[in-house]
Amino acid sequence: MPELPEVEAARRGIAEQLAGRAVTGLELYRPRLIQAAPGLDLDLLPGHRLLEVGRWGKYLWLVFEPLAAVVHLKLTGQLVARGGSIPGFAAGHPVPPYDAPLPHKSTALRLDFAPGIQLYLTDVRHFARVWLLPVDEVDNYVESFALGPDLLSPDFSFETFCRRLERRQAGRLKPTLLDQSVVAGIGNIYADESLWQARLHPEQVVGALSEDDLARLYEGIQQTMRLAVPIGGARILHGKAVPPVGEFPFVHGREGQPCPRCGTTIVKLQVNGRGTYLCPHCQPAPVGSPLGAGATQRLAAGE
DNA sequence: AACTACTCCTGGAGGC
DNA sequence: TGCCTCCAGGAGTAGT
Repeated sequence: MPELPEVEAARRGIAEQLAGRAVTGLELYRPRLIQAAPGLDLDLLPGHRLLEVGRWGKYLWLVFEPLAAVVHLKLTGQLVARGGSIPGFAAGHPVPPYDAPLPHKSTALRLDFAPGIQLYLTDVRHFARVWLLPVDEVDNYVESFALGPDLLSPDFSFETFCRRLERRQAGRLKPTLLDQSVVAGIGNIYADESLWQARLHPEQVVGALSEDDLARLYEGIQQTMRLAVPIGGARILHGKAVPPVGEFPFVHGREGQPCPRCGTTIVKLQVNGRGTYLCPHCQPAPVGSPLGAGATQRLAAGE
């Protein structure tokens, strides 16, 4: 599902291939996609250029001359551009396949750009949203989500990260990483990957982390982003990586497979209702945890 | 403050 | 083949 690396892939594709081009037409297949401020409408776009594209965490915004569109792909949103003389790009959820004929039955919006280019927003579960706003209200609108620092921003320093975690001493690690007001951009896949990199258990209590744990966690997040962003993110469908499968992701969606680091069988459990994958050897249950030693394995075995 | 449950949705998987 | 149920989850909200 689209998390920071997937949304960043979309931002780069739009910035490199669509910015500066004029909108020539559009088709809105699913009106509920759009939430417009009073007086604004998609039909204002044709004839105007895309001036700028921005991103903070999983939010993406496109600034046109008459208005701005803030996009959230949620679980299954996908952005694909093709046509004209551009190389094209595809980012987000891997269903329908990136090379499928478009529009797909779940395509919600098509924007046409000169010359002969189409940008499709497709979303099989209909959770994605596009907000239409006056251009000068975008900053305030994005700030209203109270997002933590973006993982790719210089603002995401080790010091800032520790300060953000200080407010969440009693929380468990994975729900804390998924909270976008702590840091912006981590979702279920990259939380699992970052914790595996850091060798930390997802149910570890934040306040119990040592300085060394915190340093490994920060580095684990950075390392996960360094791996995922250049390839446009992991393609996960129904908890399984969509081929072609490389090394990445290392644990998410790999229940029953050997840990790439130590060979121990990767297990799946539920943390705050989220499917969570980990290596029980690299990421032992926290000492003094009410779960106790071996609880992860017992849970995974359904005992 | 932290967690759970529910809502929004569809389609794939598995059971029978 | 064809029903049926379960499950996946980002984020907002309400309740505990």
